[in-house]
Amino acid sequence: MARTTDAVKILERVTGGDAAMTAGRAEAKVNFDVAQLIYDARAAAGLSQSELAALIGSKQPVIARLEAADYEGHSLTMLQRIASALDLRLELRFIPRNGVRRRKSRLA
Amino acid sequence: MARTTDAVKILERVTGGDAAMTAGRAEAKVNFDVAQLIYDARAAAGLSQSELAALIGSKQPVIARLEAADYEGHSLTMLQRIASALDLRLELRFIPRNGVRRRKSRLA
DNA sequence: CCAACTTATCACAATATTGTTATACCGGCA
DNA sequence: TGCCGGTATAACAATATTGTGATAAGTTGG
Repeated sequence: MARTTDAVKILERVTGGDAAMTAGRAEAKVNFDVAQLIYDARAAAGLSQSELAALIGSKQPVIARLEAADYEGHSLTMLQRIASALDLRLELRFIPRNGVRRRKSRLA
Repeated sequence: MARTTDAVKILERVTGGDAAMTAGRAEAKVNFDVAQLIYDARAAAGLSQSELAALIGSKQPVIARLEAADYEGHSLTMLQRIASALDLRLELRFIPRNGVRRRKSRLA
């Protein structure tokens, strides 16, 4: 058998055994969030899609695509271009998933 | 003259007139941060580049590229793949830049 | 020294994202 | 109605990112 590149085994070792199923869903949600993130930033700046496009050296249809909730092609470079144009800073973080309770959670 | 797609004028209107210069630098720093973000996450999970690559269905050289501080090709899809594999959640935010003080900042 | 493991780098094919133009749809307004 | 601004969609070219295999260098342990 493969020595260290057996994905299933590694997954179990790292996550406890059920991370594989969460993969697909998370991506869909992030795409949706990103679309809204862009829309909100543009709206807050009071810009039209054409204006924002001009700011980042692009065209209006590109912004329309980015703001479509089902668009899956988001890239970091595009997000950075938008952030820079709007004088914002793009912040990225990996945060623990729910379900990995640390210590006791005092529910009641 | 162009009606609404004059980038310079829009920039001045949105940012106050000096955002164009901050664009390039911010991107370089974000790339560096992302490289470290990936490295930290992988190290925290106790995985080798080969193991992480296997988890996301890729190969070791790809991870090496992503962790190189001067790599500029980071994509959201890749970050999401890594986050999912490590059972983490990718969080994205646009935050105001320093220098855009709102109201009075009570310094002293 | 040798073997195994990890990481780094190169080159090129394969795929994904962006660029660009054209056009359609909608709502507001004269 | 007709015009205008704003947004959405389509199609294809151009560019960027990933996939893949080969290989080198550094490290650790025998």
